[in-house]
Amino acid sequence: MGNVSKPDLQPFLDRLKSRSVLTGEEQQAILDLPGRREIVQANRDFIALGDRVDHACFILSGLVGRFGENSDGKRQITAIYITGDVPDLQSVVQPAASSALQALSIATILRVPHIALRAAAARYPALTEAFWRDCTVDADVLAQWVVNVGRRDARERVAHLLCEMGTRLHAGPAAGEIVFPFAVTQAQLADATALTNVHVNRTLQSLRRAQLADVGRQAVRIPNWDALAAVGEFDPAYLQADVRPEERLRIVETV
Amino acid sequence: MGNVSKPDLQPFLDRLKSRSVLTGEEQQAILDLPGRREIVQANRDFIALGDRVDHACFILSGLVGRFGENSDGKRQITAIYITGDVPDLQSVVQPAASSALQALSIATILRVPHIALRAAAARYPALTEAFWRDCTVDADVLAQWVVNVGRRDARERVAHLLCEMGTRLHAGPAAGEIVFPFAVTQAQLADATALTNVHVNRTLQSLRRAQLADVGRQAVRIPNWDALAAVGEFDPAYLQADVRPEERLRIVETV
DNA sequence: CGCCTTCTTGAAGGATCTCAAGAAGGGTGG
DNA sequence: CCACCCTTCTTGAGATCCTTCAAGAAGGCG
Repeated sequence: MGNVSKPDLQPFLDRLKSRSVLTGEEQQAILDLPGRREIVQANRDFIALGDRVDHACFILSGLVGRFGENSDGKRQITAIYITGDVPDLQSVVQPAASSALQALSIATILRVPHIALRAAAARYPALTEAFWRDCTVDADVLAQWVVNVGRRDARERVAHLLCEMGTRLHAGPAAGEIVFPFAVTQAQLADATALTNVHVNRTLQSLRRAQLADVGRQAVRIPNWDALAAVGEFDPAYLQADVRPEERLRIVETV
Repeated sequence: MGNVSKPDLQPFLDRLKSRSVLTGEEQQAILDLPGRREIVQANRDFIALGDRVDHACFILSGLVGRFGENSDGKRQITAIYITGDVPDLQSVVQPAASSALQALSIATILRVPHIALRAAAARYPALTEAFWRDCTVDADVLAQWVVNVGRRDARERVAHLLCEMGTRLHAGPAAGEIVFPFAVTQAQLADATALTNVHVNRTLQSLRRAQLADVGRQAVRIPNWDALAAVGEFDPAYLQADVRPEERLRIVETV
């Protein structure tokens, strides 16, 4: 424990600050969180379904998927997490893992003990609030995924997912030509969109031919953002990615 | 404001207490929350997408759906809420409504000002914690819905939904023959399972013929719970409906 | 260079949708 | 209490999107 260099937690702090107002002291409390760093190979679970955990996993690099599964063994990715995300922040108040977490590509995580998170949250109520707020964004994304998987066809689904990841990785709304790193296999895209890998392959070809998106092995190129967003019916509002400074919230001490 | 009789908030308090430990004072703070009661007719929105709200809606009776929509106008229900639920509790920390809320059957709601909720949460950190914890259960349910809609066929999907609602309305795991009130139309079931009303109809007939579930206009009868749960691959763990007393959490002052 | 993963392509099958129309049910006013 | 209307349920037939199965090509890594 404790073998952390401070910059590790900066992306997470930035994420918090994009939606919540935090004092210098509170920010420092985040940066001072202890943790154990760990490298996870692609396709390896680092949290199993039902685990009773005593720490939360901060993603320092790489991509992580939250997995559900039906009894046929068909896997479903219910969320994709990137650098700065904490896929199981909710475990602070609910330690029984409700889904498995798996690295989609090689990833670095930081396991931060609940006890440290709780101490920080107890000392600074604004942190509790900020943690809770971040969890609600996660829930909003999940609700969007239900719509995506439930009410859109293959082309729209893939387009929507690409737009979501593009926006999140790009940190803010986009326009024109966009290129962003996104190292997932077509099989993983299939798990995320509830399609088969075969159909994802055909869908990606169709998007490529239509000059809408070129999904490579390591990165995605989107020649015309607006066109792809139109196909995917993508409206970035639910991501709360770019809350204007004057709209960032702080409830504690404003009552 | 304030025209509330206390018993209104008891179901919500019971829900909180099933997962969190609260002192007498904290419980009283919940029961003392002010609010404006309102009756909502079936199929009426009472929160619109994007609304900036200054209150949260407590469900006193009836069924409420959280709706998403694609641009074809195809609606998708992303969550169903029952008595004692607060579909937009997260609005306390994130006031921009991320989904529309609509009554599925005639419902009574209580609009409780954020300012009162924030005051209670600021005074009693254990309440913040309990609110946050309740929101995480919502997120777990959403993740299950992604799996349901994405990786199960029509029969399994409907079976899973019926089991979920049966468990929640019945307050705890079930066995043997179960009957519970559940006043939804087949079109609403279709919106929740991402099927068409026509196919829901055929699926319900098939479940009825197989003696698995009899879905009526006002209630559902499940002759053999275990059989239906097997079809729907239903595992109630994610609902956190029956956390054993010794596992209920209280973080504040335990650090 | 060789192996293993990932991508690609084809053909056939199936679950679900769409469209259309009629039957049943529940509520309301005369 | 009946007649009427509107919603909901039911049924049929054809269309379609996506899956399944299978096999070969391409790509990355030791």
